[in-house]
Formats: sequence, C-alpha cells, structure tokens
Amino acid sequence: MNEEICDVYYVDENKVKKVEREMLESEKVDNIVDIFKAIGDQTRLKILYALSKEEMCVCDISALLKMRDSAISHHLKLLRTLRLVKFKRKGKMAYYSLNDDHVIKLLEIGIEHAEE
Amino acid sequence: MNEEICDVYYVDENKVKKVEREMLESEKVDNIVDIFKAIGDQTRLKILYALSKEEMCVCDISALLKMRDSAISHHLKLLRTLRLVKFKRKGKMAYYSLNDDHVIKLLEIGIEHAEE
DNA sequence: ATTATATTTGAATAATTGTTCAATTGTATA
DNA sequence: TATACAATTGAACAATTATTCAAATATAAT
Repeated sequence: MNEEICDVYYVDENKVKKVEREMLESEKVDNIVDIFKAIGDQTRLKILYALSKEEMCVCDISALLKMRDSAISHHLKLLRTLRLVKFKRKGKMAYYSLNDDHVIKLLEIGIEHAEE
Repeated sequence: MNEEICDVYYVDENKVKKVEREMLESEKVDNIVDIFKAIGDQTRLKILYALSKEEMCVCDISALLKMRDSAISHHLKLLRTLRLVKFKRKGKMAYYSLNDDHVIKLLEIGIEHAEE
C-alpha cells in the first residue's frame, strides 16, 4: 500500500530511506563493478595470478594458458584500462606486471573465502 | 620454434614452467572466479553494499533498487549459494544479511582502487 | 478452509561478453 | 628497404547471463 514502484506491500520505509542515503553513487558503482567483473573471468584471473608471481610478456602468458595471443591481448587491454596491470615495451615484447597491490589483496581475500 | 601449442615463437620456457608449477588448481580458480563474478554485477553489488548497512528483506531491497522482487530473489539465491549472504525467516519475510566480513573487505578494496 | 502476502522457482527472451580469425601496427634485424 | 615476429585491433560468432512473467510455495490471519 506504500510505494507503487514494485509489487510489494509492506516495506520498512525508514530503513529503505536510510540505506538509500548511504548508497554509493551510481557512477561509482559502475567503476567498482567493472573491477570485479574483470577479475571474475577464468582467463583474466589466471593472468592476474600469474603476474603476481612473475612479470610476463604476451607470448609467455599465451604459452602458459595455451590460448591465442590475440585473446590474451584483448584481456590485457581491459586489465590495463582498469589500471589492474601495467606494461613496458622491451624490443618487440610487451612485459606486463600488476599495477599495484590491490589485485593481490583482492585475490587473497577471494581465495580465503573460496577455501572455507 | 619451441612449443607448438600456440602461434608464438620466443617464449621464456623456464619462467613459464615456474609459474605453471605455482598456478592455482583449476577447480580453485572456478570457485574464486564465481565469487568475483557474483560481486561484478551492478544489482548484486548494490544488494551487498546495502546489506553491509542494514539487514533487509526481499521486499525492502526491491523497493530500494526499484526492481521486481523476483529478480532480487534470483540474485539472493546466487549470493546464498556462494555463502556471501545468509538469511533467517521471520514470519512471511526473509531477512538477509552478509554471511561474513570477506565481502566488506572486498568491497573496501574495490572502492579504494576505483577511487584512485 | 480460505484469503492475503512474501518469497521462490522455471522457462523464455534480450543483452552482454569471451574467443577466434584476419588484418594491421610497431620494433628490430638482415 | 624488405623481412620477421610480437602485439594489437575490429568484426563475427558462440556462449553466458540478467530480467521478466507466470506459476508455485510458505506463512500468517480471518
């Protein structure tokens, strides 16, 4: 009988309004979601985990994961855009590494939760 | 000219083999990926963030996010399966809350990275 | 029992996304 | 300059997934 936004009748309006005020701005939500979405993919998670052990070039990673270098490159581009990895060119190769330790922390907590 | 697994020629085999030994088992990768995939969705991220502020029932959340309770329930089921949220029934309602503080830690680091 | 309401579920559709292929670009060397 | 190779890019296809609708449960009240 309260709001007609959805098909629900008894809503704790005060609670909802309170949480509404505390919610993240939607632009911020988008940015955070993008990070988790990036890590939430088998190939990219493996890439990130591998880079936490060693700096590697595209061809090393594609050999490690037994995938086309094109696929790896597409993923690395996304990870670069999100500043999860960085790279430096040395001759023909591009050496990738983790951009900062946020990724490592995220992976650690993710692993911890998965292991329980 | 090394391995013919992919279309790449010069690979640092020692490095690749070393990282191969250090890699996560693929079953573990799947489990970790599922967690990040779950958080890497606008609706579910908002649900988790909201639940970090207040315990809420399905109808509260659907009012907050202006979405069908059916959609919310589907998401909550996934989050329950991954043990990211828990719930208790009180009468007709189901009150949801975060299962442990892994989610909060993950969100904090995600927010931190997004804000830089 | 019947009615009312909160939640859950399954199936269908629409939208998103990962991988591949083919072509291109950048860098080094002959 | 011509060739070789690492990396990148865009387009296309296949696979995954979020949301909706409709129907089914669960719980409480009349």
